[in-house]
Amino acid sequence: MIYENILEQLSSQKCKLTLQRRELLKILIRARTPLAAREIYDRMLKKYPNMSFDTVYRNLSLLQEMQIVNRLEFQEGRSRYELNLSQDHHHHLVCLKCGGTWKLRACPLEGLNIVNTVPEDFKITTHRFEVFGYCRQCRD
Amino acid sequence: MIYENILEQLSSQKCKLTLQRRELLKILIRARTPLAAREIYDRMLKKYPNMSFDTVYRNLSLLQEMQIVNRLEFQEGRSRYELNLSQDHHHHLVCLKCGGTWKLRACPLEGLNIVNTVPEDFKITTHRFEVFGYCRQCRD
DNA sequence: CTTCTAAATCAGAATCTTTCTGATTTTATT
DNA sequence: AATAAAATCAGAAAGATTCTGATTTAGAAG
Repeated sequence: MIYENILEQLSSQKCKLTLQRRELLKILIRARTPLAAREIYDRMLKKYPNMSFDTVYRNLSLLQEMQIVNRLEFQEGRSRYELNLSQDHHHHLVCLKCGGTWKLRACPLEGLNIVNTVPEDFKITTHRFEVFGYCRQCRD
Repeated sequence: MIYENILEQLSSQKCKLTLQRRELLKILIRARTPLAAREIYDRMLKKYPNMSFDTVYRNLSLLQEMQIVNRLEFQEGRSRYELNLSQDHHHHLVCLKCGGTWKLRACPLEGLNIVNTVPEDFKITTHRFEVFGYCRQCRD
């Protein structure tokens, strides 16, 4: 369902439904946590052993522009990617030891307090919020 | 004053007050916006033309561990650094076109709303919050 | 002031992520 | 089945950051 909707959205924008693109989407849909480009590439290699790494990056950029994918940065020196499902706006709780992530539904922009401190002449487009620390397993 | 306090703090931790380290601190104190490692290096070269880039990174890591410096990521593919002055906790407003930044004094963790949504068994150590968009000059 | 040692620096290579280039292949339409 | 635009592949390139091994230096001790 999600998968078909996204394919539909891609088609309507004249994007070709290549095998690699389909596989990337399936991987993102299956993923339980945000994945690094490298992790996505490794999984795709199993099905398409001759794949170019570039294909992963090109498609992730495309999907990000189409707002189908979110690019996240958790101070790990590389980005991670997750599906951007409407009606599921969230932020992340990130464990600094194991790298585990959990969704945080509360959003700083929802209360008006913060938005009120932004100058009126600044046009907000996006925002990021992450909480770092140690999960139950990793804290001492 | 700020400068002397930091030198004092470094000394007390048995860190040597090398010329390069002093210069780096002066640059950060003078800076009006967070600087990329490359920008810091370029400024240091004027005074120490034989400097190694590595020295910049090594010292920034050290200062970050000592909580004298904040490392920021504004989705530009590289980090930026700023002094971490106590009593000046803030986040950033970042212009996606010109790269300009402004301080945002409101903090998502101040209201209890968000903290309440974090599981009790997660030990929070740090957090990040950035608002992206277009500044007065850059919006159409 | 001189000696000494750990810490810091330099120079350059290495690593890693991400982007680019040019040739080839594929999707989807005609 | 032919076609053109889009996408892919393979490998190089760019850029940030980290590492290595030899050399230098800050600060302490004599």
